[in-house]
Amino acid sequence: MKAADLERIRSLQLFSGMSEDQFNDVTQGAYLQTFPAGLTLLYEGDPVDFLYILMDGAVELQGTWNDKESTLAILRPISTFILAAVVLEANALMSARTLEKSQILMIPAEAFRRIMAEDAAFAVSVAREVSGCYRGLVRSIKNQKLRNGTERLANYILTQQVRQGNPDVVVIPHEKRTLASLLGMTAENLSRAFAQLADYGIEVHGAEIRILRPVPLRRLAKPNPLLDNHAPPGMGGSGKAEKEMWPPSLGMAGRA
Amino acid sequence: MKAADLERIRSLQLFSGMSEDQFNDVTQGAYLQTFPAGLTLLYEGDPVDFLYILMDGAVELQGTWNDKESTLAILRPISTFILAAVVLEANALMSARTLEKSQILMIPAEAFRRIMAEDAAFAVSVAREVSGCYRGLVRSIKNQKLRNGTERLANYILTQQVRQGNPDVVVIPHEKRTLASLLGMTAENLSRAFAQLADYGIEVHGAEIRILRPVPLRRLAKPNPLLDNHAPPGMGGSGKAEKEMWPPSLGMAGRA
DNA sequence: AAACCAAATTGACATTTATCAATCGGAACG
DNA sequence: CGTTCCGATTGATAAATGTCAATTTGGTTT
Repeated sequence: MKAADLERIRSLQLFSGMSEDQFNDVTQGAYLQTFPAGLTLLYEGDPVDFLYILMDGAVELQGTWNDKESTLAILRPISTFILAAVVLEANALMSARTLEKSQILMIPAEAFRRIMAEDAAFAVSVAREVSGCYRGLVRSIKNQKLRNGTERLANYILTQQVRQGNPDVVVIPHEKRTLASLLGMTAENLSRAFAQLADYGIEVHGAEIRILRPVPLRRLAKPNPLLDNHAPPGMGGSGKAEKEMWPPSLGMAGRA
Repeated sequence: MKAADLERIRSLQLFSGMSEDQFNDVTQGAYLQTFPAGLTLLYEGDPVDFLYILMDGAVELQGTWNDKESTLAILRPISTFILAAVVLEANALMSARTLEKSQILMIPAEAFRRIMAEDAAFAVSVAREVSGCYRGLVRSIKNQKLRNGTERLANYILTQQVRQGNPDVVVIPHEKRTLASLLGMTAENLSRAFAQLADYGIEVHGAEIRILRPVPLRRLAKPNPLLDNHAPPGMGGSGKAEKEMWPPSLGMAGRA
């Protein structure tokens, strides 16, 4: 592996605390590999032999049951995935598929677990990383159970607005059907949800969402740090920005 | 704290691997406290000062948004809760409320984190524990997004059937409204879902669910280890029974 | 035993969401 | 430059789910 890549990996929260020797050890048998778009890296139910770290591109995590499938998360660099399965030496609960050509670091699960047991600092980092992922999922469930489709879409837009940095325009970085699945609705209903948001100052042209009037949108969406993660990627969350101040002017819902 | 209680705690997966000294250290400032039913121990958004371990009774984890609330999990002994928040020194994402009179062990978060950093074996145990919780949530989301209300109920019954050990009768151990919220539906629709299951050999009398014909029920429910955790409690999962054989006679859905 | 209360159930209805079919539109390709 | 294909959209309809109000039920209190 190239030195520059190693440097990039070393700077991740997950690896920053560990000793040099052990870092070399984990990355010893690691592959940095490039996959084409639309490739399924891992099927749910499969045994997991590697920890995956998305360095570039996009990966979808999805679940299947009874011929239906649902997108559980869309990952952007830099995100780990199937970490929990690696830690527990268990089978994958989600399939992982590239949405774009992606560069992915694969670390042998065996070595990963061994080093965890040797290096307390590293084990703590792993615990932290999984904890961040866990909290991402808690938010995800709350989002799913407490909001309706239009509300989920409105909050998705606000989240992307923050992450993409442009207050006026948000770009959907993949097919809308994928977004629909992520938001727990059909592609048809996503279209209708966008139509409803026209009343709240949203205009859609292709993949581009234009936010004309942020205030009514926020009033509808009622974003909340206990449901929305307006910071790094959801599932491989770097855990940062957890305790930042919330929306400039909106009081938090309910207590505390 | 009594020696018998310490013994019980020591035998938990989470604490079994650590050194004696450090075990004494963590449990030093720990309280074993009894709370009445219906008491909220912690509100979502609150800072978390303790790791909680439910030793006896029942605790509901729930989330709120916009005056709606939803039950995310119902815990039974022995389960840890809000572990991820403790690890990350973050605020709680869920409220925790006793459903019954409960005995709960409270371990100071500060000390917990300190010991984690000192004892690699313990840190690994924590990572494992959180990973188990994470996988519980993944199943929960898949259950929520891929199944309809009646299917979720049918699978709930099958899960309880396994956990309670009686193949003919399952007892709902709390109010039905709580179950409805856990399953992501209203109390009214839970009643209707039970009515629908009459066609599949289910009879309900109060809290008692009688399973007359298991076969049609299973055919409807299509239980699957990637969505259902037919073993220990969901959120404080001891991680056991993860790779057990699946339903005696039902092939697993789809691939692998 | 009567009265009372809250949870559970039932019915009628509204809303949301899914499904199916048809059409539109843009990108890729010959 | 037109054709083709696939995703997105739209409309019509069905199914699922939620809401509201009225009972019913079961347990507890008096």
